[in-house]
Amino acid sequence: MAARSDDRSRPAGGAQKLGVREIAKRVGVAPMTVSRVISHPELVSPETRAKVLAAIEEAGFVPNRLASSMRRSGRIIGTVVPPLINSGIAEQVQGMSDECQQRGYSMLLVQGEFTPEAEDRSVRTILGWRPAGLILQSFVQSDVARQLILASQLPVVEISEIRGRAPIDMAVGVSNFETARAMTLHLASRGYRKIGFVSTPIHGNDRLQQRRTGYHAALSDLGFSNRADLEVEVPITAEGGAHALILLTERHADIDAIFFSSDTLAVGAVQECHRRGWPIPGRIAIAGYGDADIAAQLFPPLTTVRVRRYEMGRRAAGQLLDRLAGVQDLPAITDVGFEIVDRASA
Amino acid sequence: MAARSDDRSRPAGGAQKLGVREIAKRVGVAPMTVSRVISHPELVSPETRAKVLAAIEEAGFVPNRLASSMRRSGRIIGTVVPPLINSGIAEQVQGMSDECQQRGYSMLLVQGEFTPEAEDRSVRTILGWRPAGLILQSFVQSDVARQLILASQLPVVEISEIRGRAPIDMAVGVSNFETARAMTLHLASRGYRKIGFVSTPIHGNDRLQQRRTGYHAALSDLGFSNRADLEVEVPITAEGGAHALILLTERHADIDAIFFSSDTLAVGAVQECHRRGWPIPGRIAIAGYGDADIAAQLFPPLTTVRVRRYEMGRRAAGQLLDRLAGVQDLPAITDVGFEIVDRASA
DNA sequence: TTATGATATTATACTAGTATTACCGTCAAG
DNA sequence: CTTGACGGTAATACTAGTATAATATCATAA
Repeated sequence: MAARSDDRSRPAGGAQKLGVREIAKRVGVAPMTVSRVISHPELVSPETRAKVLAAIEEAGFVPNRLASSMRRSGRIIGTVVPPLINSGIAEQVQGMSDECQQRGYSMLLVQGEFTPEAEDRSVRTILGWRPAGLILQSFVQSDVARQLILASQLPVVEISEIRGRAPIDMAVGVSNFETARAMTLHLASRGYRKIGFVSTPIHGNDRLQQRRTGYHAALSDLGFSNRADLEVEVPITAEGGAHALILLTERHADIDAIFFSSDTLAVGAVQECHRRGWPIPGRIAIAGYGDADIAAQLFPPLTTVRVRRYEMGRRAAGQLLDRLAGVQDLPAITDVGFEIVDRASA
Repeated sequence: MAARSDDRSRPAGGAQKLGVREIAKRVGVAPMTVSRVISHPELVSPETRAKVLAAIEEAGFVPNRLASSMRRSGRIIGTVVPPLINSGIAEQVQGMSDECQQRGYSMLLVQGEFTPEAEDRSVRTILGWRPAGLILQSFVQSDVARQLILASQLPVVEISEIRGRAPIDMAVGVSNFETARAMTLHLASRGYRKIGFVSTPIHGNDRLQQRRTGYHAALSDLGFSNRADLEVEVPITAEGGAHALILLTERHADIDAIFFSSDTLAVGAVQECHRRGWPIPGRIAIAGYGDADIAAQLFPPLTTVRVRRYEMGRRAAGQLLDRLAGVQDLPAITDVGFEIVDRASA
């Protein structure tokens, strides 16, 4: 720690602070030449380039991206992610990260909340770094934030519900409405007649709203009644899922299927069934959402909705970077599609 | 999309690009005054401040953090995370993110791999942004990368194994060695005599190395033999866990317990037992690592090692920011501790 | 031998916010 | 009535890399 006491002090006399100018001086060229070696090496003669690179290497010089980002557009993609890097969001981030990495961009991660003020703050923070583009992982509800984003003129990809809403710029995702509707219809096609719906807190989360709406739509299609007491909101934990199962089965002795808005919840519910010795789907059918790694391995294997989240993240970043690279005619809305994965639990 | 055709074009005649200078002009003060309103509002008279803030608000001006970071130290914390935002790393990131957010810092997330070259690249990328500090979530093995970090003089917190290694600067974490040793001893205390060890790929991952070493140490302590055929490496998936269970029980009909280096694996193994109708721990005892959300809810409840990952992330960021705030005498090594969570599965 | 072009390199100015220094007006003490 | 202090604001210069235009160098062609 003693060695760090001078962290904030200026380097002493001889040691010039490292920069293109210093490297240039050492090699005996102009700073601009060093800069070119860094960002446009093909414009520099091989001999000069070699000398400069050697000096850079020797000095351990890492170019300052802040400075370079001031003249040319910086190579950062800003992203706002919901709280709880949970429930598959992490996979999306992973996808984005991989794509960005590969194409020479960095990712600035700002965590958002589902409240307008927090959204506002997140967006401001991100814009402050003058990113080349934005990826938003949740619907922007705050008008101020929306306005700021529009005014920034930046390319934006939203990973969110793609149904019935004009994207700020581009959107990548699935129709949560359709996924939920499809799953509900699927359950009905299996003969289940009283289907519950369990989700994590819906307020402010447009994807969940759409899923619930899809569930409702399916019930209507089927001529089933929409009963609010067939729906429960719980925290996004296995315990939440177990709790919801208990609640719904106590309310309705004859409930025969439950559709959970997340595999995490469904897995929790399945464990509760095991505890009670209830056969699945004999006593009750369980369906999840997301096709998490565990879903296929679960006992019994979990019927769920597969949305390829990694792919979504990757596509989102890819499309953004394509736009930045000048690719024309990119689709405003990209539907990555989904699948009902029919397994033994329902 | 048409509205965006001018993304890269310069704003037309009248529209000056927004900056402190433009705001200053509109209000009729010097640019410096605007800057002060942004970063040191207390130094500006209330009337001037109000006028400037109004103008900023009205114009939708978001100060450029790149520019401000050039003179004063930028408020970014750089972090390198392992691939697979999986297995609890996400929780750590969440913790870091929360702490940074709260204290006015942004987080730059760079994904690293467990190879020296990739490490090198990640570290360079991060340092390029001239962060105020670094949080490393995996052991830095590349000498070059290490050298760069040291030369940068930045405060660094490593979230990693805290045993038997001098941290680059500070370290927060647990002794993976002790955790694994403790769990192995715990299993032995329950009467299990042939204890397998299953982990995700160990190569290049110091935490896993330490866990394995801890497992070995415990076996030696107990007078059990260290047999390589009691160990398996599998991918970090539930399927991997199931696969490992099959493999080990085929190799050793008399194996009576398996310690998995991750709850994900353990959960997969438990499902495989269900499929085979094997009672847990009657036929075989299962122990995990991490105390993931699902662990307590699993049927049967999973015996595991609790390491509070969110807390680790939070503490790591907190300590880094403390250092940046000038707090003296911060501990070089912070052990966040662990617990053996004794549940029914073993 | 000179003109032409291509290529390589340098000089200058620019990005946008801010530390620093200098300055001005106001008020209280001498 | 002057001096000093102080709160507030302005002017200047600085951060570090890079776009751009200008210049230098050399090879080839007329």
